[in-house]
Amino acid sequence: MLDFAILGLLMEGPRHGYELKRALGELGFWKVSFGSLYPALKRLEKRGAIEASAGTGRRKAYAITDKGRETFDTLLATDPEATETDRAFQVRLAFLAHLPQERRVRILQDRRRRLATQLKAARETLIEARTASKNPDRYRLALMEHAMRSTEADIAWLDGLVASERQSASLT
Amino acid sequence: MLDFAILGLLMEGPRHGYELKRALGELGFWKVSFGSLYPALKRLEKRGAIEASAGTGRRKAYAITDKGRETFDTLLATDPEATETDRAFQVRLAFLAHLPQERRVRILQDRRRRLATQLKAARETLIEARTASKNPDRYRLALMEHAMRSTEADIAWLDGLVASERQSASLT
DNA sequence: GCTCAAATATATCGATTCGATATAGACATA
DNA sequence: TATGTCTATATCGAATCGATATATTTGAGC
Repeated sequence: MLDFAILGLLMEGPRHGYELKRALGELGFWKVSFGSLYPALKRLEKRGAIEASAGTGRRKAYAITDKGRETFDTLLATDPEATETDRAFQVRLAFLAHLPQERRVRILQDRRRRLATQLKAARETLIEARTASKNPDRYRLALMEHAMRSTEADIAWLDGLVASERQSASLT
Repeated sequence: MLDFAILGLLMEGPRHGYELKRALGELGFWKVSFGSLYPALKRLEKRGAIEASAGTGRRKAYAITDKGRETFDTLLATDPEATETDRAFQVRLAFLAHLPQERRVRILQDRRRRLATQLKAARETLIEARTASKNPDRYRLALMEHAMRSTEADIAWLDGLVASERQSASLT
C-alpha cells in the first residue's frame, strides 16, 4: 500500500522522501514513519519503479519511471475484492481521479456495500451486548456506538460522492 | 498496546485466544490478527503476566496473574503524554471504568485537546490546499474534508462523555 | 451411530510498518 | 564564526499484518 501511495504522489512529479512523508500526512489518515518510508523507497528503486537523482545537498529527488507508471496503473485498477482495509481504500481514493468515472463509481459502491455489511454486524453485536446480562461496560458500549455512528457517517459520505459523480455525468 | 488490551479483557476472567480475538474485534476498532495475538500471549506468559491452563481439547484458557494485574494498572494509569495514537486511546477507553472518575475526565479532556490541535492543523492544510493553485484534486479534497468532519464528530463525542461524567458526579 | 463439511482454535512464516533515534547538511541570526 | 533550528536521510529492533498450515469440535444429513 505504501508503495502504491508513493507511486501515486510521484505521478505528479519528482519529490524527495521528506516531502512524500509530509504529503501523505496531509491527506489526513496516515502519518507514515521514516522506518516505513525509506525502506519503501529502496524497494521501489530496486524494482526499477522509481529513480533517484541528486538534489540540493543531502536530498534525493525521486521520479517515477515508465515501469513505475505501469505498476501504479495495475495497482489502481486491481479489483479490491476481499482484502481492503480502511487505509487501502483511502489511498485508492486519493488517486481515484486517474480512473474513468464508471470505475470510480463502482469502487465507491463496493466500498459502501462493505461498510453496510460491517454496520449490520456491529449493530447485532451491540444489541447482543446490551441484552446479554454481561453488565455491559459503559465505556465499551460508548465505543461500539461511536464506531457505528462513524460508519454511518462514512456511508453517507460515500453516497454524497456517488451523487456528485452522477451529477457531473449528467452535465456532460 | 495489544498486551494491555489482552490484560484488560482477562481482568474479567479467563479466556482462550480465539475468544480474545473475537472480543477485541467486537469493540469495533481492531481486528487483531493471529500473527499478533498468539505471539503476544506467549510474551505475556513468559513475563508471568498471564497463565495458561488446559481447556477443552486444543484450547488453552489464559488467566491473568497478580503480576499481570499490576502491569495492567500501571499501563492504564500511565500518562499518555505526547504519543498516543487513535488505537491506544480507544483501548484505554475500553478499560477506563477501572479508573476513578477524576482521572477518567482528565484523560477524556487530554484527548479532546489533542484532537482540537490536529483539527486546527488539518483546517490550515485544507485552506492552503484550496488557495494554492495546486489544482486540488477533488477526491483528495474530499478525503481531507471528511477527515476533518470525523475529527469534529469525535470531539463532540468526547464532550458528550465528559458531560455525562459530570452529570453522574452531580447526582451522588 | 457414521461420515463429511464447516466452524473453531492454535500456530507459524515472511514481509511490512512502527516508533525511536542517530546523523548530517542548510540556513538564519548574532 | 559559532550556534541553534529546520530539513532530510538512514537504520534498528520490535510489533503487527495477512496468509496459510494444521488440528479439533460441532452439527447436518443420512
